[in-house]
Amino acid sequence: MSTAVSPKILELGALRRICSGCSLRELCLPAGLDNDAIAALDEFVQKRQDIQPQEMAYRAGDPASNVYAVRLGSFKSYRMRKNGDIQIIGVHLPGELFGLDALASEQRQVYTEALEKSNICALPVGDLERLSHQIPAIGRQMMRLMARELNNSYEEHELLANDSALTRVAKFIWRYAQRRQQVGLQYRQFDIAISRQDLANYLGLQVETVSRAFRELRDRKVITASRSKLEILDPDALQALIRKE
Amino acid sequence: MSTAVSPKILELGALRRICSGCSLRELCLPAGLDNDAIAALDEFVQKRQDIQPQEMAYRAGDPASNVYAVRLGSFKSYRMRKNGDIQIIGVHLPGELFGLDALASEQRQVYTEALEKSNICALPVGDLERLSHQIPAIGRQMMRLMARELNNSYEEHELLANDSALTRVAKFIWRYAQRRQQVGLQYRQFDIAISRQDLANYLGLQVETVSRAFRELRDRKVITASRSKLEILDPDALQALIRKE
DNA sequence: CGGTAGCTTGACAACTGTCAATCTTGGTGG
DNA sequence: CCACCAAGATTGACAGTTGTCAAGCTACCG
Repeated sequence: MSTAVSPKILELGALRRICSGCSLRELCLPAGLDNDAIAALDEFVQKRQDIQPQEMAYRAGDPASNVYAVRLGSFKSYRMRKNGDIQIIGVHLPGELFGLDALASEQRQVYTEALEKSNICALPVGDLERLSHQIPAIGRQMMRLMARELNNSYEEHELLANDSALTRVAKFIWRYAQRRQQVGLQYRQFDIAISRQDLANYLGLQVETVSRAFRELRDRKVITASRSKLEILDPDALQALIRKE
Repeated sequence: MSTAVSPKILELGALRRICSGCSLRELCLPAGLDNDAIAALDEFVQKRQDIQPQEMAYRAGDPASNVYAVRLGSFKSYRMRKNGDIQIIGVHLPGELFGLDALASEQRQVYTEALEKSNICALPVGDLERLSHQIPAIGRQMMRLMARELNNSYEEHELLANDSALTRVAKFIWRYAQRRQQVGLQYRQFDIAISRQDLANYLGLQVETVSRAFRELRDRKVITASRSKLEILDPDALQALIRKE
């Protein structure tokens, strides 16, 4: 029940060059590391894995043995309450790490599930800790990434504590687009694999309220949106919404 | 504008024994470290500092040179928006670290301010990184503490996304008491230095709503509360509130 | 091409926010 | 030491945004 990701065979020559040859190397864990450090990292990064929609990277209670990097696709992380309700606490896009909480405890505290067909790299925690010791730059980079996570959580706190439903949705879309832009993906027009229900849950709203926010944005000609297709028609208007309301 | 904490002279013999002799050593950064590691840590920990109510440990924009441990008192951390509004994102109690986001960037992203007369230890980030390299246990402990912070932020997300005003206040009180209990402080009856206004801000509510929640808890004989004095009369009722509503 | 899960819309209710007034409390000065 | 002042906290009345419930629509999967 624990492991769920099905490994995929890569051509032999690539095994040694996972990070070095990755298009996300400037944005992922290797960012800012020199070639030697990346070479060392390459030795430990598990091979890439395909993962299907609704497949779990891990579940709460699993041994927390890896940190993961998203290469392709997207994921949601959530906690589960005793009554079975879930609370989505994060969405992970290409170039981002997830499962960093693994460094706190032996067991996973959250669930992380693929929202669409995706591809990830697994980084064994034990190796990371050993590597951090051998190559300080890697340890520092890990710290940096965790601290970035913390800062993200502060922004989420602000959003949940202050913003109206419309602003929450606008911010989500805006930030989603920004995050895509950072890794060189289309950011004016793209798919959001997350469902309205999940988005509502994440933003602390009801589905109906999210739906109305989307309609409002559509009516104002800020975006077009059907199911998972999204296009930003008026980025300035979107930004204005975020700053004012 | 940057440095704000006024140092206080300690007797000479204590300089070498900051962590070793600290009553919080089992709960703070040294937790789980062996004596050698703690001795190494002692070398680097800046001497304790008193800090007055409303005094800032640091401001956004300051160089992020230290991580801090609370020995006594309490602190609030907050972000500031362009319009001058603040968003409180955390409250720090004895035995807890703050300023961990320092490990992400050269500049502080948030403000941290004493809520009452307090006392802290400053841990220079550069030293911590060097130490982490020399003594892997310290690096691991740092990771562990940051990951714990992340898990805390997930709980806050859940609270802000789901819980009613009454539940938010009940949870805050309950967790506050738990945190005090962990470091051996009175937890049935104590002071909360944070103002209603700040508490409301932190919990994503208005002052009036927080005030009403307190009255409700008082009416139900769950707590007694005046200004900053708080007593938990019925812990079971408090827990029940948290689990159900 | 049909079934179904997910999304949208409408009407209404409820919780929390807003505005305004009053009360407490802690600090200051006479 | 007491009285006053000001900031913070409480309370009440009302409004508004979001939640709830119910129905209908849409689009994707088989």
